[in-house]
Amino acid sequence: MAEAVPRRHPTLDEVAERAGVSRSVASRALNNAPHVSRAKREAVERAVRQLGYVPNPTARALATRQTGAAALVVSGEDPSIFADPFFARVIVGASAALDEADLHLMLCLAASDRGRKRVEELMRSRGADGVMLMALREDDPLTRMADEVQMPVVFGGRPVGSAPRWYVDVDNVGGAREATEHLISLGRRRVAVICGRLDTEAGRARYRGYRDAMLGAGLDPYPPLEGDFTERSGAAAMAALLAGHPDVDGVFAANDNMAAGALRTVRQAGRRVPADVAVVGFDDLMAAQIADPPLTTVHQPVEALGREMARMLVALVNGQDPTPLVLPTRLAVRASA
Amino acid sequence: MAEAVPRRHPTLDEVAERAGVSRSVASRALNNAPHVSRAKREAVERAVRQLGYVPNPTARALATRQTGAAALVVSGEDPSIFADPFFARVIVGASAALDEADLHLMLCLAASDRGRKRVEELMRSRGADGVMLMALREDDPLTRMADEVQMPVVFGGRPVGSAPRWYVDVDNVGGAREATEHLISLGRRRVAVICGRLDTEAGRARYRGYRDAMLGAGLDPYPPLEGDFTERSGAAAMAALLAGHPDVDGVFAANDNMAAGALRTVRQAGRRVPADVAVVGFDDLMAAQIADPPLTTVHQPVEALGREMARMLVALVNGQDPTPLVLPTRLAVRASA
DNA sequence: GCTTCCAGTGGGAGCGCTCCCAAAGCGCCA
DNA sequence: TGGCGCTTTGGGAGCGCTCCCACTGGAAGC
Repeated sequence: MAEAVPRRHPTLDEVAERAGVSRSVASRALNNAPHVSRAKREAVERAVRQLGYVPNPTARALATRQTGAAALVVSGEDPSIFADPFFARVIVGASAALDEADLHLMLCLAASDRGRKRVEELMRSRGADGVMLMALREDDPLTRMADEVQMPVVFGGRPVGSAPRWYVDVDNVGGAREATEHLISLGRRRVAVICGRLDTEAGRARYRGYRDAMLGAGLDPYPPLEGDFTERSGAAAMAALLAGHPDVDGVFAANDNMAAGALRTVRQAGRRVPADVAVVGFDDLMAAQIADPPLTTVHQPVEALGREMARMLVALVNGQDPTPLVLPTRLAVRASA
Repeated sequence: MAEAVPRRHPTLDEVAERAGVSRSVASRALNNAPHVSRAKREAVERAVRQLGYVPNPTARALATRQTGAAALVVSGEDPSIFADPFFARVIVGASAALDEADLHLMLCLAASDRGRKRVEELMRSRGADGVMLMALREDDPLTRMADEVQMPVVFGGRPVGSAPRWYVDVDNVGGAREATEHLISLGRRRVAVICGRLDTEAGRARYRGYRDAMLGAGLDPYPPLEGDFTERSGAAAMAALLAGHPDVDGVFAANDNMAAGALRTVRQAGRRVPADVAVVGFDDLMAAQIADPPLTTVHQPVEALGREMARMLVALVNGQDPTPLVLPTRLAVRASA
């Protein structure tokens, strides 16, 4: 028997009528709730199939006060920050975890004023069951918003200067320290650093790790030379470095993009990597592998970061109280150092 | 006067009561609808402010039958396809356009069976106002689903073998042709091709463009050597190429990732780019710029693609009937060819 | 002065679902 | 045979909003 092609979506009432039961029973059958006889459950299932019924998520959301969606908010003053493949990997992880919990993923790039405003509205109106916040900068308005709001919020990476109740982070300090120690263990003594933005906690923490390692080895840390995590800024920083400190023999860059930029500059200056200048990056994304030479870098578990953020949010939505998480990093040694 | 900190969200009824008007008037005032006196409009605005009222989007959605969200679905048999920075850029564009229309972006990675099933449910249940579909493969179940469903659907890139009613694509054939002609104009005569997946229309179209150019120049096109758009597959294909056709002097790769892989293999084989083998890619993403040497590649307007898809979807949602769009590509000449 | 018109207003019926609760049915034991 | 406790059932009241419509009163037109 061919299924009808309904112009309008059938409602639960129509299913109930067709199955010869009340709406309540139909609802219970649909949700696998108890107190439904086998016969009626099957009748409902049949009616659902014949009518091609699909429950209306909006109506369900209104009744249950649960939207069935979680938002991932990427802050930043410029939407292009999102072009960093880092976020795509986070999303892959988060999406998988949300799938398991049957939550949809809403993606908010809070880059423009308008975007930020829409995020605020989303949070205040409970347009989602919870929010994951990423890439917050110092004094980011979203930080304040987050704890004014009556909604589960998980931070991806800690915001500058404060540890929120729930977050997932990676061991930025430890990773940066290990990277720098690796350079030192290679016999490098004039190891400079190309920092990420110092108005982000990741940028600061990675500088601290570098500094710790240098001081620990009895070496003088270089002052922070700040980039903005882009390839260009890495290239520019490296140029400044070569100009100011021509004798530099090692560089730790706070991410792969900047390391790739540094590589480019070093090459253009006619110096060899790693013979003259050894370079270590941070992230271990695709850029590290296609760089020439392939980049020694701090591997961080990016998909796991996304996955754990989502899982933490799901736990929160279910009324649990998970504990913050700091994921380990490890050094991936390749040719550049 | 301090604003109250409401435990529960205030409703429109409470706003109306506080403002001394009916719910209808409050609703009209809120939506800037006519038939509200200046005095009452202001009273409502005051009450909104005092109560910190934010309308409940779910209730609104139920009443208006509009969810206020658009979904971007990325198909594929493996979630890691999404790690391609291409999609991030599409999202940046789409997000901006959706922001303008006050639509939220739902992101669905339809990689697992579960994911596909959830997408189907989303489409059948009108869980979004419309859908943008990307990265469809041959016989992708989503293609069929798309036209069974009573919902605006915009395709990003055409599906294999059929031109849907509404799509935004880039000129894959033209771009590939131009890339190949560039290699030929450089005096290369043994120009091979590393195809993308031939079960995608982009993969096929780019091969067609290559083939057209070769035939047009009176040269023998190489048979399609298929990769899967990843760096690794590009490297492997290049290795096979060097083994089978050691005299190859030009390569067109159907995207930058594969071109970067090819570069790596050529380098490892001790040949020089572009002196021995000239390489052209497709996409013009970050990878093209950090490659060594920087990659000559076909620039495609990726953010525009996302933006136009979103705009087309918005038009559709608003009851208009936009026309399909094919965006131009252009060759970005760098050092690799 | 009367009708006509229309901006302004509020009541009420949805939108499609969940869930509480009262009522009914049905063994089963005393 | 009555009563107890269980599962099963369906009615109905929400969830918070939009929007139709009937109603009011004052300005405009004749």
